[in-house]
Amino acid sequence: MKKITIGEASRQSGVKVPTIRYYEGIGLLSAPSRSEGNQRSYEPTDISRLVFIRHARELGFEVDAIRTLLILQDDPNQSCASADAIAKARLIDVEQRIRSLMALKVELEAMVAGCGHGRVDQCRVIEVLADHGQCAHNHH
Amino acid sequence: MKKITIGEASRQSGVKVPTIRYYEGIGLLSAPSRSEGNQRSYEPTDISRLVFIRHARELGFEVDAIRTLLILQDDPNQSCASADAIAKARLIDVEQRIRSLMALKVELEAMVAGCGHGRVDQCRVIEVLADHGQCAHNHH
DNA sequence: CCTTGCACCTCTAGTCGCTAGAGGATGTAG
DNA sequence: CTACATCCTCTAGCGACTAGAGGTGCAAGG
Repeated sequence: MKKITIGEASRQSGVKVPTIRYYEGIGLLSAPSRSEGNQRSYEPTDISRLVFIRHARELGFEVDAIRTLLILQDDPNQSCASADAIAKARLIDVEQRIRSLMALKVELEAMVAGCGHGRVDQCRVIEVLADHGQCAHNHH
Repeated sequence: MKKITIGEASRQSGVKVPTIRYYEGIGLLSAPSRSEGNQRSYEPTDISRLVFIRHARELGFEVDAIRTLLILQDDPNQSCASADAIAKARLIDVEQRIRSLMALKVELEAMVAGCGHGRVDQCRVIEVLADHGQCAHNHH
């Protein structure tokens, strides 16, 4: 059981060093034991936890949601209904975001396509921003 | 030329009152004249500017980008190449975001579909988070 | 043994784009 | 004249980090 430094934990988990300390500060990760010289010393389980957190963050889960998911993970007898609900909520959020971004894409494409590369007073980019009524996809 | 209060400006532009003050503070909007009792008094051009800013924010442009766009708008003789570049950069960003969100959607759908609504130790939501190698769409 | 130099420590402040609240002044309608 | 809405300034908070200052620990080379 060799000690894992925070730098090593960072390399193994893909979570940056200051972020690991930040997660400890907000209580997402429990405080590890310390070396004689007061340096953090992690266990393999801490690495798994960090990987778990990183994946969840990559999937856009908020820290509060991750906190709940971690509690669930620690108690395997519990019903996974909460985990399911969190994931479903996240899915709905992602779908909503995709829809708005698609709408934005349409507007931006129209703006860029309409730009004749001339002077600003003929520029559709500026024009559309000044008067939303001229938008391709008027969503107000 | 009746005076426009900040509340009226807010109603007409769709930008919240504290946000208008905030925009003034960061120099997006020039400080308006004041009434005898030190209350802000806006001109119709200020409303147009606020509308411009709101549309740009709705399209996800950052404040710095909007600052540039506003400078361009104020000088109609300039080439619109910068405006075009800003809009194009934004379009590329939006397209990138859509791509990542679609990938997330696939993963989340797999997680949710795999959840048998049993106990946590059989829950795919938790499982996938703990071991990214099991992801439907492994993007590491 | 000693120095070099990197990795570690704590703490504070900054990022972005607002939003909320305190505590007080002004303006308007009845 | 009194309510009451709206306005003012100022500071602090949000989420999820990131950056930097100023100091300590530790392993390897000379």
